[in-house]
Amino acid sequence: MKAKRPPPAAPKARSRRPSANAITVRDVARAAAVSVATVSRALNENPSVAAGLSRRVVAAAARLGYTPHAAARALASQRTRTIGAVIPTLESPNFSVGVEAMQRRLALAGYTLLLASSNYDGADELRQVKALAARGVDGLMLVGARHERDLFTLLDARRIPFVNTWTLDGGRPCVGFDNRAVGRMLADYLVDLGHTEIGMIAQRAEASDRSAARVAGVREALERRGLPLPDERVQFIERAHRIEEGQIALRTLMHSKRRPTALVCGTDTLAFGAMLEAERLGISVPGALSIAGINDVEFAAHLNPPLTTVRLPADEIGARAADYLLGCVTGQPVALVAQVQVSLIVRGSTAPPHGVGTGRRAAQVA
Amino acid sequence: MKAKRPPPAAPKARSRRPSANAITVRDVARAAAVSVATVSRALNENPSVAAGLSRRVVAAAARLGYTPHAAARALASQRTRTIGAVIPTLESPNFSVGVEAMQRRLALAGYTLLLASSNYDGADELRQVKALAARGVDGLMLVGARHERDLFTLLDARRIPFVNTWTLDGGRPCVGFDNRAVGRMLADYLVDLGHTEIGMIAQRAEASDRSAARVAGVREALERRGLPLPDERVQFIERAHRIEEGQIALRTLMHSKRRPTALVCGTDTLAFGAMLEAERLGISVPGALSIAGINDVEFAAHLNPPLTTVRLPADEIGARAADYLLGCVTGQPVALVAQVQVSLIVRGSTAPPHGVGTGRRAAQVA
DNA sequence: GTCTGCCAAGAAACCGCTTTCTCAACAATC
DNA sequence: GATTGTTGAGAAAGCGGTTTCTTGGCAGAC
Repeated sequence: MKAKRPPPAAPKARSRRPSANAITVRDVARAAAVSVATVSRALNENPSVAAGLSRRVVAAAARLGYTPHAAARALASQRTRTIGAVIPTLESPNFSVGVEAMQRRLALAGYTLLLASSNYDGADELRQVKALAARGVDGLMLVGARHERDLFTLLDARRIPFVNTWTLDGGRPCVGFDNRAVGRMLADYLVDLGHTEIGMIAQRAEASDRSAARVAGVREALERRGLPLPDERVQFIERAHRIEEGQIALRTLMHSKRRPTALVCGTDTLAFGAMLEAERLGISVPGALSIAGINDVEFAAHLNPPLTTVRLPADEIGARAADYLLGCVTGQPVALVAQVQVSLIVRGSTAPPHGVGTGRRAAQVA
Repeated sequence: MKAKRPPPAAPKARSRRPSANAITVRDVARAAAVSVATVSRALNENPSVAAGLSRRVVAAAARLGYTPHAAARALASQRTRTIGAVIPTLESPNFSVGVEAMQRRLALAGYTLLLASSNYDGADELRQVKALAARGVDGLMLVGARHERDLFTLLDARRIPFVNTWTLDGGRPCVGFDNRAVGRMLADYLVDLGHTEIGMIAQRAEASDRSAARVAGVREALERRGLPLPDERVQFIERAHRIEEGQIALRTLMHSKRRPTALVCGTDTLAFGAMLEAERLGISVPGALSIAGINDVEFAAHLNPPLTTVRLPADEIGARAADYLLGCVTGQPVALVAQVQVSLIVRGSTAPPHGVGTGRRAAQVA
């Protein structure tokens, strides 16, 4: 031991701060009688360390209960082993399930998830992304394809890989599905049943590009068949996907001059609200009004009548988003676009309009 | 361009790694014509910096678009400005809502949330906590009061403040409510209605100490009134709170010799399943069987009949857990125990047993 | 007028780990 | 046997901040 600070200095106790647990690479190095460089290499499985030595180091580390200091590691290696995610809200089962799956996958790979929510607000989203970028996340998951211009600038400048989810648009890395196609799928299905008067309850376009695409898809499919989707037939909700919003929207829709005979709802929750309100208004579903949702949440199959909907595999989206980002980070080749399968789940809440075809009752539960 | 590797040493290009964006304190210091120490102090609002100078530094930092490097900061200051949370699963709206509220609160304070889930497994939980501790979280939120012994050891050793949530037990910092009291509240309510044969559907005790406490609470209230809660009257589900689990449990319960006339379910989702199955079996609710849930999720009020339940303010729990931990971190005085209000929400799914009292119909929706 | 005290700002140590650079040891080649 | 090539391991230089220690400058006291 030599004097550390010649100027005036006495031997000095240790370090300036107590520093909770003090087992560092240096301790491990001493215990294994090697240099810190070797400890680092051994613990990171650098092949240039002889097998025997490596084992000795690992053993010493285990014996001391050594845990590498993440911040120090991040600083030295310029990698945080951390992935960020910014979602609109955890209150939608859609996203919470996706995040859950993502976190699981990340944990398996030794990565940690930093989570933030934007509340469907672009400026908020940008703010959260900035915060996560400052934290040095190695990758980032976003929802949707439309984001503030500055967001992309930032991510590009910092070379932070990211992936858009729940969408296939935007010409950027993404894992999801074609929201327009979901809209078309439902519209086509309803038109095929014989409906010509179709309405929608959806989230505003400003808040969700996915919702906008679904509306566009419905409109496209209808127009292709020579059917219009007049603006008054599309009810927009404010922000949250609540049952009550569905109720309000349905009321408005059914009070309009030209009532729809079929309704596409942006989420199952809204569809539930619509069904409740229809019942309250004495409108039979699917007799007088067919209602379809999107998401296939757990309760959808158990409503009365069971809800026709589109199944979106949120867990798969989360898991594959994790895979994509982990691939980027570890330099493995990854597909820029991952499409997940959506499927129309036909249940009892939809049927041909009045008198058309057989007046069939509630379909079987999936 | 200069030679890249001059063994002895030439002025050296810059740094060894490209390092994405390279604006550091040093750059700011140069721009403001002060030392890095001053920059650090100014940016951290250290009062020992003259106001004018401080303003100059802040301006320079803004002009350069400087963002402090979180890892470097963490390493130097031994604080990550990061809070961890380990919850059983994000798939329960209960927890996802709580986490959402927590994250919001943390973001406001400039903190970031590290999220992990344990899947109701103690060993998994410990693993996740270790990972978060290694990441240097400044504080940690846990769910429930029962955790692996090593978990507490670890947290104590590293001096990481933590808070148990959704509980009041354990003699440790917590924000939540008395789960036993919730059980008692429901049991008392049902007994007061005239029920004597009460059953339960709940999560296994190993998976959830909250559930165990609620069962204990029901048992306690019953025994106090001289009513037993025989083991066969308590149906345990496997892990997940799914509708289907509620259905299965109800079937078993109603096939037993002594059918209950009232049922307490661990969550509204289970209650929903129980109601569905009751309907399928031709058991009228609440006519032949009263059913109550816990949580008061959104759909509870809209079931048929509307579900009697106990409202648990998940968002408040999340927000107050954040407050507690932020308080710890910033050295503010904080209450070790924060109790949130739960309330019995009486709706139509419960009524006096057969013939007792008035056969009153569905109560008003809250 | 010189000495002492105080304060703001700077120099430099240090946080704990990764990684470059360097070198000693040993094997292979001539 | 001397020379060259490998290679495994160590010394040390950072990574980008924070914080201690130190000092220059200036006001008040003697």
